[in-house]
Amino acid sequence: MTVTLKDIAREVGRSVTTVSRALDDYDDVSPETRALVRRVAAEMGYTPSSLAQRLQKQQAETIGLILPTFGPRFSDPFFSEFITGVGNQAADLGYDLLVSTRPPGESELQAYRQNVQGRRVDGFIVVRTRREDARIQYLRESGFPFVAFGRTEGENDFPYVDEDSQHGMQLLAEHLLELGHRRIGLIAAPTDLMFTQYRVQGLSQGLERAGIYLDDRLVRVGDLTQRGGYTQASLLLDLAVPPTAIVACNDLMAFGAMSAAQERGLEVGRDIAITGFDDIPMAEYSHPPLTTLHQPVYQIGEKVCLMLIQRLAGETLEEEHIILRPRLVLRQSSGGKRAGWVAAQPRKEVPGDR
Amino acid sequence: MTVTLKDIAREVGRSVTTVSRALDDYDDVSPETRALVRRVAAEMGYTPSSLAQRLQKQQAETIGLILPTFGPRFSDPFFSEFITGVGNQAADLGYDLLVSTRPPGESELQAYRQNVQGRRVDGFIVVRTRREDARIQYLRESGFPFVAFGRTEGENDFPYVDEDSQHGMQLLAEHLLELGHRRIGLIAAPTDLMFTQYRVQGLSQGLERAGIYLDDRLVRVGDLTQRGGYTQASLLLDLAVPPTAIVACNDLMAFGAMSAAQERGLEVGRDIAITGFDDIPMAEYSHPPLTTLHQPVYQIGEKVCLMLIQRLAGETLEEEHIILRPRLVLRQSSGGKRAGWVAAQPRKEVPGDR
DNA sequence: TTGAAAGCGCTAACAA
DNA sequence: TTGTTAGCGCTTTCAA
Repeated sequence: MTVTLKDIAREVGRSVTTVSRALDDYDDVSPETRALVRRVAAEMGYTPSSLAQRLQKQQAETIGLILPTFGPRFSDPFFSEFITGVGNQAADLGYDLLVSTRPPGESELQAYRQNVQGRRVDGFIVVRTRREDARIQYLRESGFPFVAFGRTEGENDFPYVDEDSQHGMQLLAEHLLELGHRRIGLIAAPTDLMFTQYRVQGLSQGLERAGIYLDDRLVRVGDLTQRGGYTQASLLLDLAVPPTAIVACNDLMAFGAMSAAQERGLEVGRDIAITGFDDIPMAEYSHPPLTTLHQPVYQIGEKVCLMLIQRLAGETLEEEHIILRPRLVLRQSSGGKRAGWVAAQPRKEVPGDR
Repeated sequence: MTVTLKDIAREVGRSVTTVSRALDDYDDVSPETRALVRRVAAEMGYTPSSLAQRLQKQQAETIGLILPTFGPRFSDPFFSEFITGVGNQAADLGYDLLVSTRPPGESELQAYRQNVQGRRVDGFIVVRTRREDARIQYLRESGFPFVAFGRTEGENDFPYVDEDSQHGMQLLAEHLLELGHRRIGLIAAPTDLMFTQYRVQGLSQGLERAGIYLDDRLVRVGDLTQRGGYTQASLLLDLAVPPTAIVACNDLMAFGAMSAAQERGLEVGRDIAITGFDDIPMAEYSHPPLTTLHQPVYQIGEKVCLMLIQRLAGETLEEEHIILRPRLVLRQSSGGKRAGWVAAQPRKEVPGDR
């Protein structure tokens, strides 16, 4: 059925070894043999068995990506974009991409172990890092190569790319303060996520510079979905004295928050400011368009993948730790552009990417 | 470094074969040996090399999924959910999932060929089928196992799961007609996609029952992104006599269309009806919430994957062809629920799934 | 310039 | 009950 080196060898009357070397362009093969072998190989439609090659090389030529999910309706646009970046880079460099999704916890860790021990992948990309990250701990202990998108609370003596959430949130704080907001609500993300720390800190530091302190009663934790944002925002809005601005830790929750506000008859961007984080493509087209912090997800995916493959190849990285500054994208949901409300163009190009 | 059968064999003073069989629970191994082997294996932290097992079995135990994308900002929530369904099912059945993203065209086809010929995957899941689908043609010709999500224009003599878009659109047509709409715009999807045919046909048939004919000038083609929806809707809305309803072929384009309408000062659901297709989680939380057709994407992913693996195992499928009826989900964007507008709960549970 | 032999880690047919 | 042998498809010494 499938053509192997042996088949070609038989056909051209040479040994398997010679055929192998001819195809690999070794210089100790006579030009005639080489030509003959190549022609016959092409005719027979030969393609090497990657399985065999990999067994021999002791390399899976595959990188693993296990996405942490909650529930089956996992549909974070953030990650489709990330996967695309990782996958394209991997493909360019001749690597395969193995993708799984697991809820955080034991089954997730088990998936890591299986892939490591079964040598299915050569390295991992770890996303959505946690303060104490069992995945990272495991990978470090086992000395298995990985690159993270995000940091942890421990020693970050591994290669990573992260965004400077703290800085981003400070920009946002300034923006909201400038607009006159003093009573600011926050929909945080699960507290075990590392970026939650940075984002909450960033916001509170930004506010404190102006002598404003984050009010505990105005801080809620959402699960990063629209529904979560909706639920938590509803609680904030139903307070006796609700906040005049709600900062959500990601765009999806911000959308949920907008929905909750609108349901209560509020005009987002006028009666209340709502902001997100990530700048997923949707953010430009929500109603009103969402003020948020932009991250070049696709590029981060590419970069993280490149770093990993460089590590695998034994190259030293120019930069082990990369921290990107998110860019504040002002749109109508924060009211910062009230003047141009209706006329403003939500479809404006986002520069910097690509 | 890594423990192999040989290491265990040396340790317990038995042959590699015996160790292998002991671990695989063959019944021709003495209880003592079995116990010993298992204990030592556990102690040494043995995990079989999947590479070696696969080479021996001549099976990659991996299924391939190549997502067609346009441009780097590929972030269709539809597909994250689909991947999750496929991936979880695959994992449950002991298969790996190989994911790539390619723009439709030659490089895409090449990716298929590489994976087939290099025997990297045992089968493929093909999504977003086209009227004339080179991928499917190739896979059929090479006799390579695959299951499609969608049909094609040719002979559909392969296993597939598809939704009955035609039926869905007819439901939608009835709904819009009932609301009094007569001048209905359509933002279709790229015409080479198979589902576009069904959706356009379904809509026009549904309308024709009431003697209404789709006006060519009100039909535009979008690229399935928000931006595309925005652009095409803008053109429709700027006509001398714009439509009173716009039907988009997927949710993302519907969001873009809403954005265009709102920018023109229209209140979606009152001044104009806008509808989508897919019912991605966002649809519930857009402003206004989107009337759309629900597809159980996660379940479809699971099902398609299960069918493929059953095929690979040589089992016969109970059903080779599965066609699901999408469910019309009425929300405010079509104006069908005007009465309850502000009070309506966008967070209502979507039954049927899970 | 070519080929024989060994080995990557595993499974399976067969013999003992 | 156990071990020997062979082989999956490939690469890489090493000898001819």
